[in-house]
Amino acid sequence: MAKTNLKLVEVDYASEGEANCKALGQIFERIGDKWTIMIVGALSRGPMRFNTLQRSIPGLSHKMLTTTLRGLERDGLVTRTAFATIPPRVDYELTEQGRSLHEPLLTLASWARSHQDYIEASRKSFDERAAE
Amino acid sequence: MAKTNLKLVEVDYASEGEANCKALGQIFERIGDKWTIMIVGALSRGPMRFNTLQRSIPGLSHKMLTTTLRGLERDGLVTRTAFATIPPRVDYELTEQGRSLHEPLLTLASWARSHQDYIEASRKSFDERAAE
DNA sequence: CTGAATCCGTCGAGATACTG
DNA sequence: CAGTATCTCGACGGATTCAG
Repeated sequence: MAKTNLKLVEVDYASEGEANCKALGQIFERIGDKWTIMIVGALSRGPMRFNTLQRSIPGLSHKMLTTTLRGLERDGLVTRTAFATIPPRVDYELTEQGRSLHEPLLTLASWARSHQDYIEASRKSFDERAAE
Repeated sequence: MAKTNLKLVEVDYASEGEANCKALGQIFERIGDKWTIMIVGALSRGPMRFNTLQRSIPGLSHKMLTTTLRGLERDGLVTRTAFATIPPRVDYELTEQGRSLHEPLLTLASWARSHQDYIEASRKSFDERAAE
């Protein structure tokens, strides 16, 4: 039953010392951010301008985009390069480290995709059972 | 530069049709939940009682645990079995599908772990630069 | 022990309007 | 076009209390 490659399991999140757990939590907070995943996904195909980025992600507001981008920049996962043209133009691009995040996220996306139907069905049946 | 196994890339989150993007968002909303990751991680080692589970995850409140567990149960990722003993006892256990989630999460945790230092350093230097 | 329900403070996120 | 600032509102999370 998916015993996995045990070599990887040195990590074992949510079990180690509290300090470590807390540190990992910091990271997960960024990754878990609703938009981070989408933005990294979009940028994985190359640098993008602010507006292009926003339009490529439905439902992402102006504000949330800037906020999330700041966070990613702070974490060294994205670089921001501004051109002093007029009108202004700003390109965002994944750093080496940012690109390395893409792969794990793909794994997750792949999981999500392949379990999407199952989950939807589970929810439906659960809700029906709950509505007695 | 980590060209990845391109076989997996059929997914390409955050780029496909809006409908699909929205559906995946539903899933990410669950995964992105601050506690889901931790709980799945804890349960990956076997069934657990409510209280044991809570104590194994620092900072997790009574309420959040029940809420998150309900969600996971609804999604068919966790089963809940109650024993009519006294005092009552309830075991939570990952389903087959729930266990399958563990692997992607490990990948992510592994990434987090190996980039933890880099990110922390980036944040620090960013904050210093910002404090002019 | 498990868990539902209530109250309540806090924070996140949208909308809007304004600079460069 | 890119970004900041302010305001407001609603949702989420914690603490507490009650029930089985």
